[in-house]
Order: sequence, then C-alpha cells, then structure tokens
Amino acid sequence: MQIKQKLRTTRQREMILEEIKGMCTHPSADEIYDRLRKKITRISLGTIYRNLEILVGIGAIQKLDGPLKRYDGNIIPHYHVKCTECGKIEDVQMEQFHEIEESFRKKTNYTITGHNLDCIGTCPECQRL
Amino acid sequence: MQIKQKLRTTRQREMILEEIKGMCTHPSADEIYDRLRKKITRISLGTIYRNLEILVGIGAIQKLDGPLKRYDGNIIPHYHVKCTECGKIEDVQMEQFHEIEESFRKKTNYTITGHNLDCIGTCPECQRL
DNA sequence: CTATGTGCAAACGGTTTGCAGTCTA
DNA sequence: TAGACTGCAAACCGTTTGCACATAG
Repeated sequence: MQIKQKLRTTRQREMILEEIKGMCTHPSADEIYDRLRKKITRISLGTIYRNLEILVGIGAIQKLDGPLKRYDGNIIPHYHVKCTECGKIEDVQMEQFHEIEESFRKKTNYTITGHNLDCIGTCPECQRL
Repeated sequence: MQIKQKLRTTRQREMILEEIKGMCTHPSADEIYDRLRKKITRISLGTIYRNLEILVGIGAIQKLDGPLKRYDGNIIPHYHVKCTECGKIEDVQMEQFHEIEESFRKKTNYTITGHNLDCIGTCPECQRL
C-alpha cells in the first residue's frame, strides 16, 4: 500500500508497533489484538488491521503473505525456516544470496527488486519426538 | 494433507487435474471452477476445493500459499517471479540452488526437505509502460 | 478547527463442512 | 454393496469497511 495521507502518532499505533518489534515470533493480527487488549482497555481489531497495513506501507514492519497474514517486526533482510511438524516460522539471519536476483534477471528479463526465500523442514525440537 | 483413504477415479477429479495441467498460469479454485462449468453442466465449488487438496496431497499438483490459494500443475522443481505491476506469477525453470538448503541446515540445525524461492519485480511488458 | 484515527458492528469473500443422494470398484 | 464422492447450501473465519465520534497537530 502506498501511504499518501499525513500520518499522526496515536497511542494505538505506537503500541502496535512496539508490540510487534518486541516479538520474535511472527504474529497475526489476532495475536497482536489479544496481547494489546491486556494493556489497553479498549482497542478494536479494525484498528489493528488498519495500522498493520500502514506500518507495512511505511516500511516499519514486514508482511508474510500466507493463508493467514503474519507480520514481522524484523526489517533487516532475512530468510525464514518453517517447521512442518509444529508450524513454527523462524527468522534466519544469514548473508543474502546475491546471485539469485542476478540469475533471475538474466533468465526472465524482469527488473528484480527483491526476493523471498524460505526452507521447510523439521526443527531440532520436533526431530527429537 | 495426508491422504489415507482409498482414492477413486471420478470424472470431476480427472477433469480438474487435466485442466490445471493444461494451464501455464496459476489458477485459483474459482478460476478452475469457471472453466470447468463450461465443460461439465454441473460441478460445485466444494468439489473443486476437495479435489485440489487431494491432488496436492498425492503430489500431482502444487499449492502456492498466498492470501488467495493458487495451484500449479507444474511439479518439476521450479521458482517463480511475480510482477508487482500486473500481478502475474510466472514459472522460472532454472537449475536449483543446492547451496541454499545446505546453508540453512548448517545455520539452523533443521532437517531441510525443500525450499521456496521467488523474486519480485517488473515484467518486460510492464517495464515498457 | 480539520483531517486523521478510533471503536463498533455489519459486510465481504475465499474456503470448509454437513447432509442426503450418487457412483466407483 | 460399501465406502468414496458429489452437488448444494449453510457455516466459518480472517479481513475489510461504513459510520459517528474522538483526537492529534
């Protein structure tokens, strides 16, 4: 989403951002809602959704587009691993594979602006079960 | 999904599979429904959804998990490019980056069974506009 | 003061599911 | 003939939206 309106600082917006930045999981709108309801007496799901999209729009957080939308407070480029057993998604901080975008460019003639990469497998905990 | 029941061959299942295999786009359940309604007098969306999941379960097709579920009749390992202008998703048939999974394994201690990779950018057609 | 943001609740839309009847093996 | 499958329609559920009120700047 392109943000064109002038943004204001509101208690809700600040707390939503703060909450995501403080979580290393990848919360859905609903999880953020549950956590914030314990800190703010009244906040609505609509506000959560609206602000999440705005925060993505200004690049303050990232969105992970799955069947359920999840948000990621970590905006340093990174990859993900997904455990097929427990469903967990973890950040993987490693050097970016620069050759990927170059290969795609050559092969497709697209102008490449970024890439998404994730591995799927079994996490160490689930391997023990 | 793990398929445990004994599968039968039905006209609907065969036609759904044939339809996907014959499309190089990445249709959603709804698009397949629209196309098949022109060939079969009566078929229901529920049947489409149920069969798509079964076909994914037996590995006959692949699922692309986005906000809208799309299916891919191409099961040879391949990557995707997404055009941010027109929304198109194209297959990219290129040699797999084997080093990716090895790097993830070392970094995370996960048992890695596969990876997803896609680039985002602008397609040649949209670049001209 | 005014445009942006909020809570609330209803609407939306893709997907799933229960059911009674149909059809494959 | 059993159990898999189907069409249909209702239910589900994450997300979006319209509205009247609140509030930041």
